[in-house]
This record gives sequence, C-alpha cells and structure tokens, in this order.
Amino acid sequence: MTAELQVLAALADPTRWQLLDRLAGRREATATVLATDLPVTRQAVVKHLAVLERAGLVAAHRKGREVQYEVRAERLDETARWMAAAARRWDDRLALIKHLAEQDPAE
Amino acid sequence: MTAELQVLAALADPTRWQLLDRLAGRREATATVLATDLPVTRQAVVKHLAVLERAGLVAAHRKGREVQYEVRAERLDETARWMAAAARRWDDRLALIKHLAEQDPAE
DNA sequence: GCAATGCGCAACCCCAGGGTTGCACATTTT
DNA sequence: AAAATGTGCAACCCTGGGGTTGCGCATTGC
Repeated sequence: MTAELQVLAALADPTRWQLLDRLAGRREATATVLATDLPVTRQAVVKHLAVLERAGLVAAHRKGREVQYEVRAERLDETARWMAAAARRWDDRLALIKHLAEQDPAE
Repeated sequence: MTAELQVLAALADPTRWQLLDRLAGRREATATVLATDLPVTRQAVVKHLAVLERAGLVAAHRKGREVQYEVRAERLDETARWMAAAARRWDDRLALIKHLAEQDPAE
C-alpha cells in the first residue's frame, strides 16, 4: 500500500500534473525542454521528475547526453483501480453494519 | 481539478487512511474515540479529520456535545473515476502521436 | 449546582519538500 | 581542441503541515 501512497503523494502537486500533461502530449521529453514552458527552474523539474519516477508514473532512459522521460499511463490506471476497490470495500462494510443494525436493534 | 488535488493530498497520508479505515468499520465515530487506537493525539486526529472533511471524504454532524464523523465512499469512488479518465486520455494521446509518427516518418 | 467529559482555539516545535543558485562534469558540435 | 549544450550534485532558503501542549468553553451526568 505504501507504493500507492507514493503515487498519490506524487499526484498531489499541480506542477507535477503539468509535467505529466506535457509528457502525455509529447511522448517523451527532457527536463530541460519541459522547464521551458513551466514557470520553474530546470532543477525543480528534475526533482519533480524524480518523484514521479519513484512513483512509477514516468520512466527515464538516457540517450547520449540527454535523459528522455516518458509517461506511464498504466501506473495511473492501476492506482485508480486500487482506489475504486477501496471505495467498494468501504461501501460493503457500511452496508454490512447497517444490515446488522436493522436485524438486531439492540446493542 | 483543484478539488481532486485536495482529495489526493488528503489521501497521501498513512494516518488519514487509518482514520478512514476505522470509520468505514464503525459507520460513525468521534475524534476522541478514534484517537484512542491511534498513536497520535486527539488534536492531531481533529486536524486530519478537518482535512478529510474539506476534501469531502468524511462528513461531520454534531450531536449534543459530540461530533460524529462518517466516511463518504462516493467521494473516493468519484476521484478514482477521474483518475481512470485521465489515464485514458494519456493513452489516447500517446496512441495518436504514435499513429502520426508511423504515417509521417519525417519531422 | 458541581464535577466530569468532550470540543475548540492558539501557540509552538520540527522537518519534509518545493524552489533557487552556483558550479563541476560529461557529451556534442564545429 | 575549444566552445556549446545538457546533466548532476550540493548547499541553501522558506513555507506548509504533522504533531504536541495548555487552557477555556459547552454540555452532560449525578
């Protein structure tokens, strides 16, 4: 579960969504390029990409002196499913409790 | 979108997941009660619950001198769907780019 | 009416993390 | 080989947020 928390934490930042957006529209890009149309430094972008990579939301591969990043949509989808499952578990538990309460008004 | 970010930020904390878990198993509980089986102060719990409430993940209603909190599974489910949709958009865009690249090898 | 119980508020500590700058190192390019 | 370009590393600043303690206020119980 800590892995999913890592994803959520990574996604809980507007700048990182902007990065992911740019990446999804470009298939791959370097930190330097991404930094050009964002209001932050290249170094800031690098740090954000590192966070996203640790979370599995982007992948990096070196090409000569450049480092190309690409988005990993599967990871996002995975996490979405995980959350949906959690929501379902909550619902089930609440339904059970409600059911028990109706059946046995005492307690 | 900032609303969803609020949810994600709220979920990016293990203690808050513990709270949500306890709540889902109990239907409703007060901060004081929740604090008893967590390794943090009641005040800390109160703060966490405030964050969760702002995100729409729990709802609070006063009952005399107590404040009962209950979990809102729909909000989690909503956010999960939203993320799944984002993942799909990424996929579509990447597929489009790939398609264009095949069709027009130049560029 | 008085003690007990449950909340709310405010001040404070501490550190993770978003952001910056400066510079050294590697790789292209000409 | 020299200049240009792209990364990496390290130190640093500063705000946000998780956590605590202390106390005052309301509600309930006896």
